[in-house]
Amino acid sequence: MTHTTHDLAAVVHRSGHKLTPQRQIILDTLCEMGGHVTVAALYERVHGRYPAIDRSTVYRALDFFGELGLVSAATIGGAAVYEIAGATAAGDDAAHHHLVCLGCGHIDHAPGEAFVAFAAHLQAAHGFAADVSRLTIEGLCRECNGE
Amino acid sequence: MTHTTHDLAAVVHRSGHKLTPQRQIILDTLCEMGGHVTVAALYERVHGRYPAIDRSTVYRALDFFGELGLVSAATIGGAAVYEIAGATAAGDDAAHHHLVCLGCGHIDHAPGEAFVAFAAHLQAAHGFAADVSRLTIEGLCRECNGE
DNA sequence: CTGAGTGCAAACGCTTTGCAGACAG
DNA sequence: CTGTCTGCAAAGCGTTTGCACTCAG
Repeated sequence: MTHTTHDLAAVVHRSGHKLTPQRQIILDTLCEMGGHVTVAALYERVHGRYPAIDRSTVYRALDFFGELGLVSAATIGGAAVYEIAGATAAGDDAAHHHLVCLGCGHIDHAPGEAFVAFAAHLQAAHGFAADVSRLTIEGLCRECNGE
Repeated sequence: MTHTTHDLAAVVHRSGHKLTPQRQIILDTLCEMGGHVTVAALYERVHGRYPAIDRSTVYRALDFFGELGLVSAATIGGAAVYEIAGATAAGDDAAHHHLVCLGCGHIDHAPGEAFVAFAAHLQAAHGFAADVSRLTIEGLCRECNGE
């Protein structure tokens, strides 16, 4: 599990903020939906179960968790997408490359390797220190490319 | 020069559309501002000289030129950015990689090379056919990284 | 002439904000 | 208790759209 209700309270409190049921619900839902969720989708789900929770609360919560480093945001194709930070299998928040399929729309993560070499090349050729950790690449996934 | 008034008329007419002064002005302005212009910036400039030209006209013109392949759009950091297609020195519309500096905000182009190898790697490792031609990479440029 | 293109103004979707009340600590 | 957080409603932002009029062809 990415978070237990336990650590969560600790982390939130340590930051001098409060842990409200809304925040728990929002984080839990995001967690259970699996990475790469639209605000719209997340809100729909949250609001479906707890109609009292407002859209603005979702935005504020995502923002809040973002600052705590529990949730990371990405802009893909003009749409804001959120995911639990460290959803990349390994616990380290190192690699975070998004492979966005233009065909089916699915988003995958890719491990570092090639990216590092790639970044090194850019560094050498352009003196450009690429922030490879938040790279989004569009293309076609194996399935969509195959047929 | 990327376009002469002459070809422009030809290209536009060939597509079965009309070449209006507004469109010329908008394209010229975009051209003269150099790549990577915000709609806001472009409109401001255009409207500064020709107050009668409306925002919606700018949007429509950009869209129109986009379909003609004369202008290309990119979404960088949530902001829509436009540029004259083929602004990459060479006339071919091949390489179109954006190196966005998180420090100074400037956007550079980078030639293909490394990207191709990189794409091949992704293909092999993930079966993911990366559309490397529209890749945007964030990082720090030589200047911002240096100091 | 005629339809593509324009300006205007209004609608749009997504996100943010101001405020009074609610509740975690 | 106190200050953070919530819900509500309204505003904001960049973009799109419907309309009657205009003008390039």
